[in-house]
Amino acid sequence: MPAKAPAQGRPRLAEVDTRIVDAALIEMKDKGLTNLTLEAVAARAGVGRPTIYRRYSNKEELIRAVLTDKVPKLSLTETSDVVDDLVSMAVTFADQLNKSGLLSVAIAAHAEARHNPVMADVLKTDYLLPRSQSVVGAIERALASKQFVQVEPATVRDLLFGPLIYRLLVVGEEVSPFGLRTLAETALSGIRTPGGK
Amino acid sequence: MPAKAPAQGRPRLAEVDTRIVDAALIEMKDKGLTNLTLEAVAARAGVGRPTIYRRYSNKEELIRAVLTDKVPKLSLTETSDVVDDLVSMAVTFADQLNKSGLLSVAIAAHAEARHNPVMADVLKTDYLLPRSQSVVGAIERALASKQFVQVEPATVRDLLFGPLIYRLLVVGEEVSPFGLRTLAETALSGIRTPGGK
Amino acid sequence: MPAKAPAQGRPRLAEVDTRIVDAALIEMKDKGLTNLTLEAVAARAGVGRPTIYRRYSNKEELIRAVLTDKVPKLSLTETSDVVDDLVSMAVTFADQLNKSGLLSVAIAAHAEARHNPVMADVLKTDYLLPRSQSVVGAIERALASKQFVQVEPATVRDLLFGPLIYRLLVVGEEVSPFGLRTLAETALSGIRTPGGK
Amino acid sequence: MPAKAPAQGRPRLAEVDTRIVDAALIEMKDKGLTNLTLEAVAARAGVGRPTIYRRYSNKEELIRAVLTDKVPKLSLTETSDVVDDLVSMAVTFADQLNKSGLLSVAIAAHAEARHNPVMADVLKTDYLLPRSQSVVGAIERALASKQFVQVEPATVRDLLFGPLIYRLLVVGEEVSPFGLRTLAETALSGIRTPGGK
DNA sequence: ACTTAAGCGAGACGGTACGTCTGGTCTTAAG
DNA sequence: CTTAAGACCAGACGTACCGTCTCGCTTAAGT
Repeated sequence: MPAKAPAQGRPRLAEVDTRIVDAALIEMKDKGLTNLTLEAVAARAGVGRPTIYRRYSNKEELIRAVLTDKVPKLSLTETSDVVDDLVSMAVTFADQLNKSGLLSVAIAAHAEARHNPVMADVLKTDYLLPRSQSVVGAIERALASKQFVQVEPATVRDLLFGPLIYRLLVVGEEVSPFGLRTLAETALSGIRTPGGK
Repeated sequence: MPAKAPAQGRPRLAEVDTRIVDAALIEMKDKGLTNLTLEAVAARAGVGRPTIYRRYSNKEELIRAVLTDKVPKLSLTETSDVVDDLVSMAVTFADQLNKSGLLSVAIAAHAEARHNPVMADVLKTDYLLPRSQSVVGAIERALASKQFVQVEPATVRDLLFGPLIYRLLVVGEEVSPFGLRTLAETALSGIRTPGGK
Repeated sequence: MPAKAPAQGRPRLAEVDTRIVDAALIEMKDKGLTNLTLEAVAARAGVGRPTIYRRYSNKEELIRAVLTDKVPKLSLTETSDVVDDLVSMAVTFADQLNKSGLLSVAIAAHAEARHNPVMADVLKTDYLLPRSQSVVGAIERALASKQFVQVEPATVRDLLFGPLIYRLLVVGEEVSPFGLRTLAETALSGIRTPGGK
Repeated sequence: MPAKAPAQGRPRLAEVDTRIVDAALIEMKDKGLTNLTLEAVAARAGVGRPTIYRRYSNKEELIRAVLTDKVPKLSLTETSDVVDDLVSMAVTFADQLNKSGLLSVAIAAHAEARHNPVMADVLKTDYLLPRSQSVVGAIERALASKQFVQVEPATVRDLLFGPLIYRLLVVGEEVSPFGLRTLAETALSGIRTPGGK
C-alpha cells in the first residue's frame, strides 16, 4: 500500500499505482531483488523516479507493496476433511507462489530480513501476519478434532510448508502440483492419529 | 576457490586469500548479500580492491568461494541406527549453518540463482553437489535397510531438511538444537516402517 | 562551454558550472595538466564526480572549458601608433597568461595537441581562432599603413609572440612587464620601416 | 643516464638500456607525456617494469634520460660569419627537434616543470645547461665582434629561438627549414649593427 | 471561473560503489 | 646481483544507481 496522498491538490492517478507495482513485479522476476533498480522499474512503468518515491519512501517499501499486493492469499476451502483442507491450502499457495515468480522474491526477503530490521518488519506485518490467521485457525481446528497427535501448531506449520518450499527452492521450476500434494501428505502422515480418517 | 595464479612471477600470498574470504563472510553476515560491497570487504581485509578482482572476477565468484570454504560439511557419523545418523547430520548441519550466519547467505544465493545462471551454477557445483554425496548415500542405506517405507530419496531429503530450514528461516535466531532434532524426527516418523527399531 | 543541458527537467545550476571551472583552474595551476585529477576538482568544487561528467565528457573537454573561459582575451587599444598597439596587446596578453598560471596549461595543451586530435581541435577552435581575429586585424592594419616592411603576417605574429612566450616559459616566473615590452619592441624593430614614426 | 649499477653480481645488459630509452621515445611521440605509461614502455621494450625502475627511480628520470640521450646536440659550425653560425645552429636544432618528435616532449616538460620541481631540475641540468654552453659562447662572440648592437645575451637567445619554437608549436608539422631560416634571420635583423656584413 | 495545492515526467544534484587501469614496490625462480 | 613475470596497496578513471531536489506543465477541488 502506498503512502497516502494529501487531501488537497490533484489526486494521484490510481493507474500509476498499479503500473508501478506491476513493473516492479516484472523487474523482480527478471533481475532478482539484488539487481532490482528503481530506475528500471520507473522506466518500465513509464513513470518518473520521484513518482515512485512519492508513494514508497524506499526500495523496501516498494517490495513490501509487491509482496502485499501480489503474493496469493491463502484460500481455505472448508470441507469435512480438515487435514485435506490444510494440504490443499499449502499446496495451492506454494504452487501459485512458485508460478508467479514470487517465491524467490519472498525467500530473498526472508534472507534479507536477517540483516535488515525494516525488511523483517515488512515480512512480519504484511506477509506472515495476515496469512497466519487462516493457517493457525485451520491447524487448531485439526488439533481440536484429534486429527493430529498432540504437537505444537508451529510443528504442523513447518511440516506442511517446509518440504514444499524447500523442494521448490532447491529443485527449480518444474515441480507438478501433484508431486507437491504427495509430499505434503507424506510430511503430515507422521503426526496423524491412527484412527483418523 | 580463487582463480588460479599463473606459474611465473611472484606467487600470491595465501594469507591474502584467507583474509579476503574471512572479511567477506563477516560483511555478508553484517550487511546481507544485497548490501555487500567489495569496497568494504577490501577495507576489512586490508587489501586493495584489484587484489580481490585478481582472484574473483566478480561478486558472485567471491560468494561462491565463501560458500565453498565456509559452509559446514555434512558430517555423517555411522552408527547402528541409520535414521538417527540422518537426523543427526541434518540437525547438525542446519544448526551450524544458522549459527555461522551463513543460512541467510545460502538462502539468498538460492533465491538469486533463480534469476542468475552464474549463481545457479555456483550453487549446483560448489554447494549442493559436494554435499549431496553424503546425504544420498545415507538415505539409500536407510532405504536399503528397510527403515523407511518405499519413497523417493528426494522425498526423504525434503522431509529432512525442509522443516529445519523453514523454521530457522521464518522464526529467526533462537531455535534450540533439541527443538530441531524433535522436528526432524517428527518429519521422518511418517515414512518409517512400523517394525523399524 | 559545457555540453548543453536538455530543455526538459531540472535546469543545471549555473553556479555549479563556475565552481567546477574555477576549481579546475586552481588544480591545474597547482598540479599541472599531467597530475590533474577530476576527483580533486570535484572535491574542491564541492561537487560529485558525475556532475562534472554530465557537463564534460572527459578531461579534455574540461580543459577546453578552462582555456575558453579563463585565458585572457586580446584587448586591443587602438591609438595612432599601430605598432605600439600590437606590442601592448602582446605584452599584456603574455603577462596575464603568465600571472594567471595558465601559460603552462596553454603550452601543455599545445604539446598534447601533437598526439591528441581532440586537443588539437580544442585549441584551434576555442583558443586560437577567437584570438587570431584581433591579431590578424591589427597586423594587417600595420602592414597597410606601411609601418612594416613587406612580410608575411604570420612572421609578424611569430616575432611578436615567440620571444615573449619563450622567455616566460624558459626563464620561469619573474619577468617584468617592462622587460617583456622591450623584448617585443626589439623583435619587431627588424621589420619596421626606417621612416616609420 | 640510468642510475649506476652496483659493481658486484651480474652486470646489467647494455642492450636493455637502449631498448628502454628507444621504447620510451616511441611511446612519448605516440601518446604524449600525459598518457605515457611505463607499462607500455616496458611492453614495447620487452622488459619487466621493475627493470625500468631499477634504472630510473620514476617517470621523470626516464624522461630525463630520453631528453638527454635523444635531443639533438647544438652543432656549431664556426665560419667567418658569426651571425650565420648562430642562425644555422638554431634552425638545425629546431628542425631536428621537430622532426624527431621531441619538440612536444620538450615543451611539455617545460610546462610540467612549472609545477614539478623535479622536472624543473631535469630540464635545467640535463637539457638547458649542456646546450647553453654553445649558445652563450656563440652569442658572446657575436657581441664581441660588434655584429649586434648592445643587448643582453638573453635577448639574442629569445629572439633566435622564440619565433622558431613558437611557429613549430603553433602551426604544426609542415614548416620548411628554409622558412625557419628566414624567420630567424628576420628576428635577428633588428639587432644587427648597420655596418655588419 | 479562478485560484491553489498537488501530481506528473524529466532530469540535475551530491554520494557511493562498481570493475578497470596505472604507479611504484616487493617477491619469486632462473640465470 | 640481474632478469622477466607478476602480486601487492593505493588511488584515479568513467559509469550506474541511489534518494532528493527543482523545473514546467497538468489536473482536480474549493472558493
